[in-house]
Amino acid sequence: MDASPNTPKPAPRTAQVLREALEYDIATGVFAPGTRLDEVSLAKRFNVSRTPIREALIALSASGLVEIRPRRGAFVQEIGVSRLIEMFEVMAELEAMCARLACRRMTAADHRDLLAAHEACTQAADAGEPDAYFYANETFHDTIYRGSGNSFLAEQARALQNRLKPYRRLQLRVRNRVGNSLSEHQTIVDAILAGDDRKAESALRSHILIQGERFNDFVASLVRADAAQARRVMA
Amino acid sequence: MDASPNTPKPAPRTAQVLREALEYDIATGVFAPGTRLDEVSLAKRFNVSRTPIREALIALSASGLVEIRPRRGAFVQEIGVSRLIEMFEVMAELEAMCARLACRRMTAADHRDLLAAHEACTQAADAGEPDAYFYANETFHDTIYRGSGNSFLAEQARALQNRLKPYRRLQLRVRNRVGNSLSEHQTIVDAILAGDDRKAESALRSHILIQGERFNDFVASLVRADAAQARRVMA
DNA sequence: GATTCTTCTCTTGTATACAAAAACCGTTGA
DNA sequence: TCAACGGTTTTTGTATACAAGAGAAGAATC
Repeated sequence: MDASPNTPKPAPRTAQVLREALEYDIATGVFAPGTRLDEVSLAKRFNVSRTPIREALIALSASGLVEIRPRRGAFVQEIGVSRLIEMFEVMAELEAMCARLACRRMTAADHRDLLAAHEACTQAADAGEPDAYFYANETFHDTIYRGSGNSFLAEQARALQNRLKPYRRLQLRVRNRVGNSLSEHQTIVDAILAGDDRKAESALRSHILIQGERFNDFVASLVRADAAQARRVMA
Repeated sequence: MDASPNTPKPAPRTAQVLREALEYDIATGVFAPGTRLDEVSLAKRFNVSRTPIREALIALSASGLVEIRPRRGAFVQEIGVSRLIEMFEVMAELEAMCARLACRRMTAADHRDLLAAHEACTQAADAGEPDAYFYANETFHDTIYRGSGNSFLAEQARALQNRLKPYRRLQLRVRNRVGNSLSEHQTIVDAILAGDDRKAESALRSHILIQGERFNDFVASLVRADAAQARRVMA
């Protein structure tokens, strides 16, 4: 439908562009959790008036990335440890559901995509590039989301993945996480190709939940990140 | 923390109030899916300027209730039949997850709440009041959400329940749906009280998915609703 | 007569102006 | 020295003003 060759010009809406820019800056940690997002500063920074800034902040607030405290301003949502666990618990379930459905609904072409994504992960891991692995990993999971044949589910999974992005990134710093992640991927791929939905479901669930089990490592990296952030604020 | 006895006065933000008002009107069908939400009309209707109206619409757009087509305006999100099935599929999974966790995490007090909510459903059903049953049913499900011990999950479930509200309401018009719903509730309650997580999970999943199986009835009611809407548009 | 181009209007999107609430800060008092 | 009070200032929230794109209606052309 809207895959027409020449889109007539999407008409750039400043507010939407700003929303994506802010989203990106939050996901990549430019704006750390708890940071206050001053409207006038942002307006100056982007060379626009406060109106589109406000609209972007409201949209971000609705999707949970920022919190708007009435008459106090917008703050990057701080996610406490317990809430983070809750979110990972839900993420695990969504991904498990995707895997289960993917077993039944993936086409041959989907299988090829899955293998390609897995191969890309392997290469990034072999090259020892954590950032490359991070993105390859995202693509791998997204392939499964799409393979579920449920576009709404895929959107939900993507949205939550996005919210957890800053924290998942920290995860990969944990010793040997990349290697383990990769072998878990292998198990998942095998299960999906074999059409074993029970196995795929549980493999993906533990792949996500493993972060909960390795909780000590996880908290440790969080604490270190907080300390680094604190130092940055001090400077 | 914020459970202080005397909240100092939440300071009413017009935009937030508007958002809730519009949300309610959409959920109850005052604004049917596909309806265009004109900013100036809404502004006049609520006696405010366009600014808070826009902010409310943007928030609703982010939560999926309305669609903002750039430079064309806001429309109540039209949910096609296939997407509706997808959403119910996800809803079923979220509820199943809540039930599974509730089996392990509900306290004795939660069990009492659950029984009370079930009792309220029974009374509403016996009284033959579909609307009362609808609300009692919402409370019943919400009790399970809370019982999951995962507040993020509970929020997600509530949000999706809210988006599906107009369609679930139609569901109850189907012949004998209330009676069947009630007996399914009984199965769920028994499973949760017994701590049988497998059974609770599958019972709740089918409780939601049953709407997919009864798909012919469902489409029929949708078609009738669409026809009614079409007539309204013509007039 | 149908189609396309033009113009006009209406609506959205952004900027600015104004009001009110909250934060800041220095002063005053104990 | 510290706490409380009052005024100032900064910042959010809402209203209004202005610009530009989309839609509709009419004129011109084939």
